[in-house]
Amino acid sequence: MILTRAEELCRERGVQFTALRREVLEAVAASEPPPGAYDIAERLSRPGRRVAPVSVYRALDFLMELGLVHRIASRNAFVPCAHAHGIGENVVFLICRTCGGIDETTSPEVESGLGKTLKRAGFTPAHSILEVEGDCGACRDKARGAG
Amino acid sequence: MILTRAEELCRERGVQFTALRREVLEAVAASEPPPGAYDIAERLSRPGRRVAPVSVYRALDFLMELGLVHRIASRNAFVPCAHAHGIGENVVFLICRTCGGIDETTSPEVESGLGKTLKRAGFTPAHSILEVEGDCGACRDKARGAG
DNA sequence: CAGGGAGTGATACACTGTAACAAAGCCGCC
DNA sequence: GGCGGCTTTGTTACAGTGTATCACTCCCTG
Repeated sequence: MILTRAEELCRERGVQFTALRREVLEAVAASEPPPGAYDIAERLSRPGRRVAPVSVYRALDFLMELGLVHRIASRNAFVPCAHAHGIGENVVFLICRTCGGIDETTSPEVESGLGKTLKRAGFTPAHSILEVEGDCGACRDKARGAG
Repeated sequence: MILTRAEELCRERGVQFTALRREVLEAVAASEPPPGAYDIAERLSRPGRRVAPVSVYRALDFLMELGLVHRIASRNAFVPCAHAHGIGENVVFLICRTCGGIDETTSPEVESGLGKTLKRAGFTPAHSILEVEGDCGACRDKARGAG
């Protein structure tokens, strides 16, 4: 469970896992398809309690710093990190253009291939994003059934 | 020269390479670091002639359709396509966090590695973006000289 | 209790991108 | 040449995304 992981991480580092941060993380984990910051703000707001987008952004920055949440650059959306991998590790995002779902995977092949390419180019990487848009297996099967 | 390529491409396809589209392409090619849409609009505007951002976006969409310009998702910036490659072909963008320059390269290794990974995940790709942030050779050398 | 740092609230604003409709230019055709 | 239809551009307005700034609260420490 990602909440447990979050608690542990914060304890290790001596930083606070506040109520707001928890709620934002829960919202990211519970929303389908992956929400934008404003979606999260709306979800957490109720009559009598308004959560401003700026607060959500701060919580998201915090959670991204810890590697608990990723930002999808091509969608301006946020996804919970599906793995317990280290920060900065390379992941591949699979974005289904039909259902809007975003899956996360890793790829040693890509990692090593990219390493070679960067070396060849004389480029020292700090971090990278790899986002693939297409059709997930489930949606493809559905389409085949219908067509 | 990218302008020549643009003219040929447009002639082949029977679409218009208008003055505005040419100017936008020139602005993208001439701006360093890669400009945003609003930068381009400002650059093309003069007293007596205002180019609205929406016009720039339309021209950029056109140019991207032809594969003459790429969009850098992590920067909201646009770069001229450095290669004469086909549309949809995978490229790697190398974004220098020091000078802001963006280089473009291709990587057969990444391509084949990614193919395997997607197959394993049961995902059918339509297109993908791969952007690496780090330090380019030139900036690294400069830093070494200074440090 | 005083002082300080982290976190949050609130407002305002900058930046990015799109919708909708009007005006202008281009092209084929009669 | 003039008409009709299409593409392109202009214009305005607006939706969506993200940041700066300052005030306030809370909690911890001394």
